[in-house]
Amino acid sequence: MFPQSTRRSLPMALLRARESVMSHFRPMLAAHNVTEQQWRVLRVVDEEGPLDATEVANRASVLAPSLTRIIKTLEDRGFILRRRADDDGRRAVLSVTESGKAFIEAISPEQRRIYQSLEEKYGVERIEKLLDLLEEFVEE
Amino acid sequence: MFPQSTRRSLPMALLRARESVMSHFRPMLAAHNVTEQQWRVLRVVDEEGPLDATEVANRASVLAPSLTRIIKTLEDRGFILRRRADDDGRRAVLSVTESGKAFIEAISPEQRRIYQSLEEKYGVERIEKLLDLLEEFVEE
DNA sequence: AAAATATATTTAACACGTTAAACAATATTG
DNA sequence: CAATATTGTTTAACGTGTTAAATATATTTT
Repeated sequence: MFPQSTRRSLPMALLRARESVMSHFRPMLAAHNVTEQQWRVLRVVDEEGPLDATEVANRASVLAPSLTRIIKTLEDRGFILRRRADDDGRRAVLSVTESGKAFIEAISPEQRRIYQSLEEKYGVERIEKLLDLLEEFVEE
Repeated sequence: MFPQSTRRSLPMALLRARESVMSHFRPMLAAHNVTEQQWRVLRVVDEEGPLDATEVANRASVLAPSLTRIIKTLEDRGFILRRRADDDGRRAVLSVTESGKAFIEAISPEQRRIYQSLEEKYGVERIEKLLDLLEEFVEE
């Protein structure tokens, strides 16, 4: 019977938790001069590429217009290569350059350390439980 | 030993879950011509106001520069009143106008309906469990 | 094969996120 | 009390989120 309060709402809680988690990673990203989204896109293309832009957008949870801009900066920085698909002139196929791979290699250890400190702080099982629960709230 | 994959990372999972949840509310917000953040700020000021800008920013999980802009548009729309604190000329004290309250009243029923449909979809206990778990990941 | 439709990407416009710096008012220190 | 430091808010600059529209290429229909 009560209006949905801001105190205990799913959108707010998810926002705050994400903020809290990301605060641990932000200094590292800033130190290497990449945004959170650029780093996400770069890793997705590295782990699963070469991929179409659309696929990358989906897997990195970034909208198409944002991806266009992000790719532009990653291309300028020499981390990503964009070419046209042979069989379909609409598609842009993205892959990580050697330089991009080196960049990822340089950052990954720090990232692992941060993630491990989170695991120590919150407990691996609790993180796993949260990940499982969160997945159930995502419609595919 | 493995690099933290994008497939099962806390930041990504939180992002996706939030996206998924918000997608249910977006059409309603668009129909009433408010952004998610404007709606959040308006409700916080209504529920807990009058409040300082800093307090509102904290409770609505919005950064100060964003709040400045948001307040400006809510003020222009006649939903929020901004005055200077008597005892401290730096502080801006925010409150909801009658028109703002009427706006909230007009939307709240829809919002409740949407939240209820989420409860039916995901189950109240599961949502409560998620809220509890998320709270543990927020450092105060 | 031309026309209509659909798909992939980009552009545009506006709001917010983020960091740093400016500004204004208050509080503290010498 | 004047100088300095601190605090609350705003401005600036740039990147991303979001929706709608534009563009280019493929596919389907007639």
